[in-house]
Amino acid sequence: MRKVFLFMDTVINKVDAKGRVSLPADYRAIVKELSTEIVCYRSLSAPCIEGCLEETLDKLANVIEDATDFFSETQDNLTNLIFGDARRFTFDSTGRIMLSEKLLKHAGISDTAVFVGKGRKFQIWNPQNWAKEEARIRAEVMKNRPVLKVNKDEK
Amino acid sequence: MRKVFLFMDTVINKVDAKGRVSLPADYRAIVKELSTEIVCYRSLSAPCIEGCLEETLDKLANVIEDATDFFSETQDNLTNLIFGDARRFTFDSTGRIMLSEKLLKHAGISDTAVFVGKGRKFQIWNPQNWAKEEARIRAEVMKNRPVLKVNKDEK
DNA sequence: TGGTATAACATGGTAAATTATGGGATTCAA
DNA sequence: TTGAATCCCATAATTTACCATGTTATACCA
Repeated sequence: MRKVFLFMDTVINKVDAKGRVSLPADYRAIVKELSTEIVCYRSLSAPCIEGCLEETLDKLANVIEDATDFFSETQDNLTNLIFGDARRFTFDSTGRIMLSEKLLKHAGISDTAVFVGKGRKFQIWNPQNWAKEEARIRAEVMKNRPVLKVNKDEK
Repeated sequence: MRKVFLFMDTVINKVDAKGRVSLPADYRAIVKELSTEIVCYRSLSAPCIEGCLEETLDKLANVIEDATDFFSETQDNLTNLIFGDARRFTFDSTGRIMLSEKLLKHAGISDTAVFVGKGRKFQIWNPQNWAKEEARIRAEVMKNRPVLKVNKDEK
C-alpha cells in the first residue's frame, strides 16, 4: 500500500483513429488504489488537456464554497469554466481512455500525445508543443531561479 | 528502529546493459523502513541524476496543492519540470533499480555510476565527472568558508 | 587479536508479468 | 441502419520478478 499519490514522469502514447489513448500505467495504479476516477478538462493557461483525480476537483469545490479571500470572485469564475468543461474519463480493461474531439482540438493532438506529470495534476500535450513549452520553462527557470521552499509549513 | 534517515556515503556500482544498478544497501534500508519509494529526476543544476524519497516530493505537492494556487502560473512552471521529469524507481528483490535512458544520458553514465549522499537527497554521477566536481567543490569551500544559518525555530 | 563461519551484497542471466496498441465484435442511440 | 462508443481478444515489446554465483563485509569464537 503506497502512501503517496503523485502524477509524475513524461510518457508518449499513441492516439488511435478512434481517439483512444493508453493512460500511463502509473496513473492507472493511482486511480485504482484510491478507487476514484480521472477528470479531464481544457487547460485555462495552455494549449493542453489537464487532468486530475475527481477528489482534487472536489477539494477545489470545497475551498470555493467557503472562500473569503479577495480573489474569491475571480476564482469562482474560473471554477465555472473548469467544472463546466470537466468530465470523468474512465479507462477500459486495456487501460485506455477516449479523449473527446473538443479536448484533442484544444491541445492540437492528432495521433500522438504526451502525458506530463504535475504532482496532483497532469497534462496532455501535442508532443511538438510540449517540447517547445518545456524548453521555454527550462530556460525561464534557469534565468531567474525560483526558490521552492518544501518545508515551508513544516513543524 | 532508527531515528535518523539520511542518504550518506559515496558508493560506486556497475550499470549493466539494461541500465540496472544496485541501489546502495543503506539507501534501501531507509526506503524499506519508511515503506516509501525512491524518486529520481535530472538535476536542474548539474549533469547528474538526483534522487530523494517520494515523501519529499509529496511535501512539495502539498504546498502547490493549496487551492488558492490552483491556477497560479509561477510555481506551476516549476512543478511541470520537476514532476514531469521525476519517476518512482522501485527496486527488485536483489535491490536494483532500472535507470532510464534519459537519466543516464543526462548524467553521461554508461557502465559505472557513483551514488553520492546529500542528506535528504542523493545524486548519481558518472565517476569521472564526480571526481572533478568534488575537487571543485572542495576547493571552493576551502577558499571561502560558507556560513550555515540554522533556523532557530527548527528543532 | 586473529581466524573462520556466516550473512549480506553486487551482479549476470533468465523467466514471468505487464503494458501499449492494433483489430474486430457488440451494443446503444440517433 | 449508420455512426459512435464500449468491450474483448491478440501480440509484440518492454518491464519486472526471480534464481544463481562470486565477492565482500560482518559476526563470532578461540
